[in-house]
Amino acid sequence: MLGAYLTDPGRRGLGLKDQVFQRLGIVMTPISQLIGTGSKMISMAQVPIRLAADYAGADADMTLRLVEPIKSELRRHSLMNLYNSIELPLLPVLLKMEMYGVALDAAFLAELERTLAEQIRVLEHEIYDTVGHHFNINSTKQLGDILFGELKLPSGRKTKTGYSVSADVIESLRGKHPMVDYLLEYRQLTKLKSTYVDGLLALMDPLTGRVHTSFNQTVASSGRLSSSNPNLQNIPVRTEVGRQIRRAFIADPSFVLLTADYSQFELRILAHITHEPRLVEAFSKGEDIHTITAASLFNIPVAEVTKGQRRLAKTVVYAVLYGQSAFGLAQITGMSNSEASEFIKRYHETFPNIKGYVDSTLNQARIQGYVNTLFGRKRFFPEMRTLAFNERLALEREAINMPIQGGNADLIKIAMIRIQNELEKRKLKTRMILQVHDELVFEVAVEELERVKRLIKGMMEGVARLDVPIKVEMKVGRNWYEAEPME
DNA sequence: GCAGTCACG
DNA sequence: ACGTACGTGACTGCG
Repeated sequence: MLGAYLTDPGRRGLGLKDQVFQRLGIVMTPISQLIGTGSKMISMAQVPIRLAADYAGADADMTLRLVEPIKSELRRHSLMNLYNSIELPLLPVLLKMEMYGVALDAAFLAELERTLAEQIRVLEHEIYDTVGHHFNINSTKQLGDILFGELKLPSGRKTKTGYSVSADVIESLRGKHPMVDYLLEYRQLTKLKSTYVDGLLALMDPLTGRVHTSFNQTVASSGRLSSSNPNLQNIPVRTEVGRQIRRAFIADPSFVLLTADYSQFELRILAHITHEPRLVEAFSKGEDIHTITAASLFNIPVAEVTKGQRRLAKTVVYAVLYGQSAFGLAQITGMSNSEASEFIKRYHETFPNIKGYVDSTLNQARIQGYVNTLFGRKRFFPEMRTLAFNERLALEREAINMPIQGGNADLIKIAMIRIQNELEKRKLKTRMILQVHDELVFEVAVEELERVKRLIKGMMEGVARLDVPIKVEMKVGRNWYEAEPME
């Protein structure tokens, strides 16, 4: 955990642990190799006690040897404060969240499993019928050959290995062949069944009926958490059928689920960092930021903004925030390239300070070799000048995004530490069980509900004093579907 | 073990 | 001239 903030985990070069190991000449043998099981996964309980003891001893020894070298690296990069005031205190908070876990409605999932299996079976047959023979629908190769070879449908993008058969390509074939609709539905339902229904049931503790995710603290380069086994940060929400999965996440008897969402957090952080007057003004007055943006982009009064225009404005805002090109914006919105670049231009005219932020962040990355968040979290960048054009652009987008996404991560982590402290200090039964980047989920004892809502809202909104107010929206329900906030 | 696909913020 | 939005994790097929 100690060293993850110095490198770029998962992306470039060795992690700090491996750098230190290399310097100290240490090579650790994986336990599977010690006992000769090869790549076959076995439980630790099956490892002979003598070997397990040696391995555990070596593990502890190596960890201890890493402490000083890594701390000195943290000091060298002025990261001890981040470590001491955020990451280290967060560790026990995450541990408790993992141990509490989330209760699942196993009967609901089992019933959903049966329904989906039947629907999938029907769709499979429809697909085989329209094509005229069986094939493996899950094989991108077979599917591509059938769609674009056999059926002669117009192919779109190519991938390294052949035709692209991703949803947006298939979507463009709607109406051209009867299998298209079946295929898209088949894709959606098999995804739900395998990843969410079967996946969650397989990871549920049969005795307690709960699942216990791992919150990974040292994976994301931006400082975000990630969640695995199962990933509880990507439970479906965008489509109604997917959203049903959330009904499976329930509260214990005499408890309810409470979700608390930071509203437009990244944009508020952007407003704070850039001091952009129009953004700051809109947030301070409590106005709907996407409606304001839409009015300006379309040059119409706020009262005349339609839902579609608002949605488009939201897309443009995030496009600019993440450095998307006019081409990319055109692709996902369906507008023309020139319309897209006109929108981006108007956005910069409306919020002129944003451009300054982009330029100064890029300069920072170039000159000092890293960019940072408000709380000093850093992301390092290699020498950009030597890179190929498109590689450099990719790094530039990462640099622009990091202070915002990372600032978001800093702030919610601080709120989590304070909330957990407060829950314990007040001996409340309520427990924090999930974090989904700008949302916290709590399992709240019914009798504590009003008190806990006040407490959590206050602590989340008061996590820092920014140039703009911080707003949290809450919702309560018996399950995560009922408690899922709007937007 | 990689590639493609798709679920989320 | 180039490829085209940031950050993740899980599942399936295939060499």
